[in-house]
Amino acid sequence: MPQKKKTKKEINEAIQDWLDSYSSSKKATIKDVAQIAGVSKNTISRIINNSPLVKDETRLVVKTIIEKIGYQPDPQARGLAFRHSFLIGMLYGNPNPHFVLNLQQGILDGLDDTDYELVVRPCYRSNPNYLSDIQAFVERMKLAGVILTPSLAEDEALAKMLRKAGCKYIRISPAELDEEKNIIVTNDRIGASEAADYLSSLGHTQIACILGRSDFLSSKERLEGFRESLRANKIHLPTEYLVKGDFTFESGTSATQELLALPTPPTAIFASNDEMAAGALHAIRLAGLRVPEDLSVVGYDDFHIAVTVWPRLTTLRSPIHDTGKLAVQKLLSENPSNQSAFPDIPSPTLVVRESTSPPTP
Amino acid sequence: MPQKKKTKKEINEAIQDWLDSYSSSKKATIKDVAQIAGVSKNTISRIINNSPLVKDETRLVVKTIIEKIGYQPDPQARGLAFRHSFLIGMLYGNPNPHFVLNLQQGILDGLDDTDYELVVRPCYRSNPNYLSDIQAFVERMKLAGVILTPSLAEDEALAKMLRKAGCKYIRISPAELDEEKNIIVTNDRIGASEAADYLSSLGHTQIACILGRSDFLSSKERLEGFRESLRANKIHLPTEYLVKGDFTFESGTSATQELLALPTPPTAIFASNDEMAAGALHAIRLAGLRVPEDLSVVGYDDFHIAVTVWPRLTTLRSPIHDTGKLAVQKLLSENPSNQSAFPDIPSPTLVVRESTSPPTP
DNA sequence: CTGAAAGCGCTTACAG
DNA sequence: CTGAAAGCGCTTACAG
Repeated sequence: MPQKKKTKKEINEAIQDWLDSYSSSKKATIKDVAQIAGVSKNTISRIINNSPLVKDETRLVVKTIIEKIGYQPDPQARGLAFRHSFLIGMLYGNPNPHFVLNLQQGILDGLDDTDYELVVRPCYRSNPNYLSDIQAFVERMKLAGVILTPSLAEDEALAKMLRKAGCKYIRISPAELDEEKNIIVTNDRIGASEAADYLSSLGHTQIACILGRSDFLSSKERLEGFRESLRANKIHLPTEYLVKGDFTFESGTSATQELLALPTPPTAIFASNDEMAAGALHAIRLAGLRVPEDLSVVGYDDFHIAVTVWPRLTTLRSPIHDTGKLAVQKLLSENPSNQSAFPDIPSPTLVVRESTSPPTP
Repeated sequence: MPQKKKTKKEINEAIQDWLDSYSSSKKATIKDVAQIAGVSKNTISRIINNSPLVKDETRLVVKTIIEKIGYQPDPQARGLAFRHSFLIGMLYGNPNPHFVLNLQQGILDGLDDTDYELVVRPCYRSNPNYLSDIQAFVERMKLAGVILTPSLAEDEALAKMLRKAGCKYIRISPAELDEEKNIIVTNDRIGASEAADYLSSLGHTQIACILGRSDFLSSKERLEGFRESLRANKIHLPTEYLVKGDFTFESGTSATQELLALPTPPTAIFASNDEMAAGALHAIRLAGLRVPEDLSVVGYDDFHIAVTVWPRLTTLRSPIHDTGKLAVQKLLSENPSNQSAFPDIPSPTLVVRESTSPPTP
């Protein structure tokens, strides 16, 4: 189309013309930008996609035009041409709203200033069509990638299906169950061992642990970290001090009641999450005992509940938000295996509040 | 293309051929379906879009083919042709994860078996580019519609912008601030008046109210409902019994401390949400008083916190999940003004637990 | 009730 | 460094 290069003045006039005639009614397309700039659509496309094969001057002129007429490339059209969408998916099954929303926020923050948007989808492993539903979803939407939260992230069959479907994914998991480029490890084991280290540093030697749901790897990892710490601190762990829970408040209550009924009850309890720690507090109060005077309690997660119970919980805070953000960066990176570009997520940090103290002699 | 109608046998062979050659590698397109069926793409398109202009027999044959080869229409291609995407947006600013996730779940359930998916986006009114950011988002994504949660839903400027941009929207709000077709009203006023009715039915006559954030309409509506009930029950409401809060635990605590310092403290407190009610419990415990013996407390929302505090909260439960689901149905309906098709959302229900009792004489 | 052609707004070889 | 043409997978008038 362009017989000769347009002058700056001609371009400004073209912009003005466009603004006068269209603006309010119709959105600008790549064609509009091309015509105003006096170049082909190819060139505009190259600029949108940061191709180096464009003269700097041309790039500058075009960018100004784009800015002025408020052109936004159509993600659907780009997606159609690219054979994938500009959507990434968050697949979640985790029942805790704080976890899900924190992660979601981190993902959204990671998506800021990218061309991608987030579509969310709860998934239930118990659903008989679980795998094929997700596959249909991923293929229909031509997702650029998906982020898997615990405990979906721990499902090897899911990961395998995604690989076969050619869909990139990031698993967020407490254990290293995939290649570096496909996973972000959350260090639950380290967090739990810190919890136990802290209790032992306070002088406790009778420390019990309330386990989480057995179908969550985090339960296993937290227990492992707890065990490692006790071993390192030469603290004996009677099997009665390990009691089952399922991450709910109620299970924390009943588990604690079991512990209190023991011939030698513990002087400290590490609950695998805050929810159960709150339940523990409840059981202890019902038993007429005081926290932390009679019994110290440590939770895990530092979710909101940790500060709304009394006493407020000593607990471990995971960088969930940052995990989500990192997951996006890794997912959208061309070189996700590059270790140095993606540092490990920091370990959980201990937050000390009023639910712990040295044991009363 | 089709010289003469294909026989059933020919079609079955065509299906088999397709499955043999493609299946694993490439996804089926409308062209594949058309070729196998021996009809034009137009016909397939009509069937996808439920056009009545297709012979029943043709429709049946094509549907079987679609089923067998697992064809899924490409939402991006459809979107491009339709000039809108098959995405709806949830715009949220509400800081409570339980509310957001409940609503999100309701919306997702409403989206089941439709052609649409959900993309989520947190919005902060405090952001100076708040409006233009949303506008850019909505236009770029060519959203089929958006759902607005409190307190975004209360922003008239937002609604106006969306109307101008030609983007359908549903506001979820405690007050009727838009045309029937654009809003779902949550009846907070009724809920609050039930709370007060209940306290008065227990015999309380000294009832205080902790207000919520003044930039949320729900605060105003809940207060209004509270007032109406007291008036109806001929209970005097001293101005000191109305104290400010901001929906947080801490504000519930300090508001309650104000109330307890009064020459004549109330015998019952209605907090505008559970969070503040939990804070009230905390303040009361710190003051050495007991709930409900010395003071009854009622919350609002029935979020998880209501059952993790002690005593558990008497509170009001809103049908948030159903609200989200209804919002989708209204948004996607061709005739959203049809009152009868979209019944009002039921009023909140009172959930009685251990935080309330008759006043001790 | 059905089909051929053009178009939605992009990108991708290919050619220069 | 730049452009003309074809194509991504659909739908929409239009014609029959």
